[in-house]
Amino acid sequence: MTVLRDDLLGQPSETPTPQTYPELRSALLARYDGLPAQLKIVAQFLIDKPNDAALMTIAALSEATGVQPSAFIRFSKAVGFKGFSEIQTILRDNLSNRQVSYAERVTRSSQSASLAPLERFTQSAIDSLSTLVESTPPANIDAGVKLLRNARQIHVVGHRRSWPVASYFAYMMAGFGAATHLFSPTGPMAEADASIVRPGDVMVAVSFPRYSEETARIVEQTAAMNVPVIAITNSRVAPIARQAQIVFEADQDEAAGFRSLASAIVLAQVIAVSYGEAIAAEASR
Amino acid sequence: MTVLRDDLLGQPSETPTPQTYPELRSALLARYDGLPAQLKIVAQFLIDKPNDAALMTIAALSEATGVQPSAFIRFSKAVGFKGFSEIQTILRDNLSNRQVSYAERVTRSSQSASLAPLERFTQSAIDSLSTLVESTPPANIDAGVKLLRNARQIHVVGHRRSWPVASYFAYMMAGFGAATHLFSPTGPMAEADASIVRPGDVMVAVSFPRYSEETARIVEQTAAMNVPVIAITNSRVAPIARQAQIVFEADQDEAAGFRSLASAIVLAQVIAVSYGEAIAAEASR
DNA sequence: TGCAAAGCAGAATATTTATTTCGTTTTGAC
DNA sequence: GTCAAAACGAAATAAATATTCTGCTTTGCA
Repeated sequence: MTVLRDDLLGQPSETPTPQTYPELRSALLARYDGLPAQLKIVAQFLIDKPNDAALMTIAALSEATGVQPSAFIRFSKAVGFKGFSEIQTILRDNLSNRQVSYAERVTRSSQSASLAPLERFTQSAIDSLSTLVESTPPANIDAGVKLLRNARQIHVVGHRRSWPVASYFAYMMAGFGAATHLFSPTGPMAEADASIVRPGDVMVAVSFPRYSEETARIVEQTAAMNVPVIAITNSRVAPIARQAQIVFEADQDEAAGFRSLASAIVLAQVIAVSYGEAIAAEASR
Repeated sequence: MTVLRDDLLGQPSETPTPQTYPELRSALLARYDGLPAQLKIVAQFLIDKPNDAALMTIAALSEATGVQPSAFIRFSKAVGFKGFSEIQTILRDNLSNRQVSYAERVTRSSQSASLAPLERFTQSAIDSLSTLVESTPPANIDAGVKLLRNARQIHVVGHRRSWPVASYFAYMMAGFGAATHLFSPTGPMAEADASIVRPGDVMVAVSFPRYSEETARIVEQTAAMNVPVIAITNSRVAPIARQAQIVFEADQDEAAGFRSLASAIVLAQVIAVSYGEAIAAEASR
């Protein structure tokens, strides 16, 4: 009986199997010289084009590299994995630049209810802040600032969970000398208030699930007057986003049923400070 | 024989089937309102998290959204595709030439002279959140929760920049059924209000530089009545920290003269949710 | 040059994943 | 309320993709 050669390649006592892309990359670089010819080609492709490899099937990779599919499996086992799919999981996690894949997080977060709230919410907030940077085009901020600078008056509305964001934004804008009006947080007065909006004004609306109907109504009324609306919300298809000229997304990674306002607060700050810097630059000219 | 209903949804005469992600996105936004409930959920996920959807299988998407796999196929045909795979191809093409990652963006723009406010404040917020985890002992949270649970009534005060934090905390506590009273944000009424504080109550005070004198005065008055004070502030030696039983530090990494409220907001959330979990655990016992 | 060990290609198989089918439930018009 | 059309969920099926298996080829050493 011959020894099962291939199985020997992944000695369990070796370096621990990489779990993240940086680990994988250095593991490949370290072992590259000792690999046989075909596997060198595989390693090189994974090092050079990890993002392409993340999205391709083994068949496609085989065609792109001229290496047979089975070689990819041999390669994976040689580096300590059970199969090529495990490598691809790492590549994909890296591509979506998250610590772990989305699917894993969904299942994991349901298990780790025991993790302390402090860690849970902090991590969740950090994740959503990272997303904020990626999903906010600078042009959007510029366009928002331009609208705000040309406004006769700036109205700000936000209820319930969105109230802290709205009031913070209004506070900062007022601090920069902008003519700012903040809608009262609650009560039947809100609707009547909308009558003070005039053409030439700008409306800044903050709304997160569960979306306040009052906010939606005020936005609808102002949009009907051709008053431009800047929306700070969690989704392009949120109620207020439809009527908005400019939509800022602050998606809120949900942790244990509670979403963090951190990204929304930071977003409000960024918009306000950008406004402040713009008028300061103008003043010094 | 009944008509094959589903097949009718993708009329060939309609708008041409999208080929690129921007086209797909606007097509989805345009058709969103007319879609049935489950398909709306699918559309929203594709609009909000296209990069996640690009890497997930239909089964994973199904779990993440709570929508059955077959609905994804129905959706794809309704929008004019042959199957979901075609949509995913578009998403993947888009992902492979997407903008640079967050980390690259920060490092790159920190080299250039003018670091955009978005990157500045986000990085600053992330830093202070990391600090928050390290500097907040779990025992502190437990002690705070215990005080809150024994309170006859919970008063919350915070002015100016601290107002969003105070109002958010009060909002969440009220949501958990706590008897909560939030001091009005401004005006000469504030001082008079302090008279409604009674022994057996708890005061939660939020104060950051420049420290509001009104907040300090209210805290002083309530502390004199032997009403315990929980302080959310930036330093152990902040004015309100001296009289507080429990001090939570949310140190605010300063970026260009503007401090982020992110860590304070998350801290408020953590305290409130810990309270909520505590009373939920008690109720189920 | 001979021989064993390792590497390899291609086909067969197993597994995962997408799609279809069909009975049930919901929705909306009358 | 009643009925028909549409939407939905669950399971069955089809398609794709990954992995294993086999025999052949190359490599390296004596």
